[in-house]
Amino acid sequence: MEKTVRFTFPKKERLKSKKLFKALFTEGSGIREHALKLLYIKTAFDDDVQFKVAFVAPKKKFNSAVKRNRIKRLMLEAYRMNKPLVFNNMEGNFAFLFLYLGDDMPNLEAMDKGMKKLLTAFLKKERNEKNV
RNA sequence: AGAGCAGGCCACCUUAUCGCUGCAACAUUAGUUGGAGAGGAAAGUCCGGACACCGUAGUGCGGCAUAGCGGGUAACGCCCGUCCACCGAAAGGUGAGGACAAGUGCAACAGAAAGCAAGUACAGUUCGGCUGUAGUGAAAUCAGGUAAACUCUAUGCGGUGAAACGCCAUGUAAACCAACAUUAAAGGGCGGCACGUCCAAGUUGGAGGGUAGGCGGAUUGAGCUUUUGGGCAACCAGGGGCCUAGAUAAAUGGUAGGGAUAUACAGAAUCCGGCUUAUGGCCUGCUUUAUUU
Repeated sequence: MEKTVRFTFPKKERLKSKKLFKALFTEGSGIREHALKLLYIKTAFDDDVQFKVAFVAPKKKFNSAVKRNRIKRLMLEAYRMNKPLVFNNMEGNFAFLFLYLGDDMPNLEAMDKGMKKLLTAFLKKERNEKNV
């Protein structure tokens, strides 16, 4: 029976390990969709979680902490609303890192659109690699 | 009403719903319910402390900071009161406001000359640039001004900084620690220098440092609020009441409706007291100008 995915984001699903962050930046695969970029890597977790996610807004572009917080929260919200897209269609464990590379402050609508495109692109890419 | 001065307050609210981080209760695996959840500057990291560790940090020199007087405070470079100086018509504001009767240095314009070299005019004269006057100037061989000039005086200051520090699990070596043994020099460490002081190899025992992880440190505190008394005030003393974020790649957000519309600067990271800077709005008091009565 397929377990129902709710629009939640508990602490467990947050990426915390410094090692994984390092690995993501050095050897993670990347997909860019306009202002959003996804870095991901296949891995395994000790606790029973399928994905671990982190959100990053670069300090170089947004030096105000309030703005960085805002961007991260918007990304989280967009990811949370689109979770079923990956949870219901994907096998395996992944670590995700979402980067915001735009120059302007985004709004939720744009973020949601970008997130949908990005996740769809990710699914496509992974399936192709599996089939090859 | 205009212009200005001083001080205080607030920081969109609310309902529903989807989420996030602690806490409490119930379940004691999953979870459910309840309640709490950024600031006046959380910022800059500029001062002062608490706390922690560092070879107990001693002495001298050096260095840095402060500077009327009195008070407040855990402490301060902060605050309050007051004198003086300056600015302003006033309300009010500003303040590197100790000392030039120790030494050294500096000084625009004017002037012969503002300290080592020169000497104007007139008069006196013991013929010595010796005396007086004039003239320039704030000041003239007699001192004065200047210490956001060196300097002197008084007072204070050990260093590092929560990535500190303590503990747990993992755990490899000659590097860590303790005890014993033991010593001469070189060398090295300890805040800049000097004095001073500490350190090596061996044996035995314990297990350190580094790396990644977890827990503590960590939120009850020089706390908030109310009241009485003291004080011009800063503030102090007593009584009552309250518990008010605690994350760790780092919680406090999204959507919809309503309040007519719009929502400044900005995000806790060990904790306090200040200062400075950024910034939307409201209120109070005072000064002054003009008009009306």
